[in-house]
Amino acid sequence: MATGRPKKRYHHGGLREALIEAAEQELAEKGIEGFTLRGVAKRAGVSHAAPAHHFRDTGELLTALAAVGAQRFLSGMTEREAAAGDDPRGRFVATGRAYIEFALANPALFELMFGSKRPDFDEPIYTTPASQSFRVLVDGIAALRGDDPLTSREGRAAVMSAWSLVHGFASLVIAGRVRFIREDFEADPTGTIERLIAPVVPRPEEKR
Amino acid sequence: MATGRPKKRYHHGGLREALIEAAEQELAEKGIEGFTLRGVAKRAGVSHAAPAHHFRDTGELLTALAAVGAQRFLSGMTEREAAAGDDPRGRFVATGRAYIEFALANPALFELMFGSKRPDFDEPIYTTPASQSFRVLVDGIAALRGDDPLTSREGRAAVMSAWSLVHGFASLVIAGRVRFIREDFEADPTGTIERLIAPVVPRPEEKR
DNA sequence: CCTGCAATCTTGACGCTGTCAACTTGAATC
DNA sequence: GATTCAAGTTGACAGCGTCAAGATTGCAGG
Repeated sequence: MATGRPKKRYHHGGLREALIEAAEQELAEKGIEGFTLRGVAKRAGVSHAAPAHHFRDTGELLTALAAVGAQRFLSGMTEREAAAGDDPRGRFVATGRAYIEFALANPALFELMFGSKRPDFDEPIYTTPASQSFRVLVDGIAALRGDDPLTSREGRAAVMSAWSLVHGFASLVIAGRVRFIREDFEADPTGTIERLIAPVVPRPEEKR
Repeated sequence: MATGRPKKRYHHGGLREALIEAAEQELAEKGIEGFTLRGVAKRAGVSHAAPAHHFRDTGELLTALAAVGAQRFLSGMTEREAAAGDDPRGRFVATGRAYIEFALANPALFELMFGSKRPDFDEPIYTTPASQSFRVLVDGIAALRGDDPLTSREGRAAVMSAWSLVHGFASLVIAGRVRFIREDFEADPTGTIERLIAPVVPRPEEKR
């Protein structure tokens, strides 16, 4: 019989990535408030102090995890936007829908990215994809308005209204505070999102 | 000199209330992620195990604290609404503003009430004021629409749009993710809120 | 008054947590 | 082949929530 499977190597090989994966599982199962570094180490099959050789402390691991989430978040929005065609309104609605669907598909990760203070959100690995996501939002509004929204109070308020709407919806649904709309959403996700965000992106015939 | 100040009584007297007060301080200073039961006990000047005689565990103390927050939240909205006069739109905007101002004035408490899983949100002490707040929202929309919004998908979406908008705004500002709008807000809170929520409560002349 | 009891608070212990220090392993470089 | 150093291990520490047992006190019934 040849070499047994490489189960008990002393050196892991790709422990850093394995820890991030394990951390995502731990976060998804326990939530941010039940998240434990020792639990992550156990999932990765490694001793409790091993993570210290790859992450200074728990916050640094959570920063890396938040960055992974931000990257996935950005990808989801840009892919949906590209698939939506040329109509500015259709593209914008698609990104809003991607925002909500990411949040509902990755609730704990979403919480980590927007509701926790443990990661360091000033780290470039996080700020880079996060800023790009913000750019997607601003550009979408710009295409609808025909100007740079950040240069006027009205424009900034328009950006903020749209962002607040999808973000608030995602947060409230995740928090489990709005069962009445969750039913509508599961029965008809597209229509529900359309009705939800209609106030901030009026249909063409309703404009003016 | 008469009795020295009653500093070292063995029995506290009103420890339960004192613990809730201390818990609010602890929460405000450390945030939900740094909140510690032993820290609360220390603030109240009692031993680390004293709280157990008034709250089964930390979650029960946090439930009581969330209930206090929900009550204060409700009071702020109803007071503002009453002070706003008779115009349905003015009343509704006032409640929205009260929502946002409560969140910004009590960020950690707001996080506890909407972003944490540690309190038991099914406890009547919490659900009672929370349901009343929801009622304020629904009644406000009803006055604007002239029907019961909960009976139609469009109505429910309208409720959800308004709630999501103010909730998302508060969450994002608290999370520190939108410095650009915070400046606008501090320079002109009323106008900023007006512009923000304008999409969901159009001015009369813009209606129809 | 005073006696006993139950409520309230303290002390001490347990297992779990994150982090640090010291040691071991093994792979790559000279 | 010896050495070195990154990547693992074990063990320790203080702080955490919670439980059990003992100390103190207010109070009700004699």
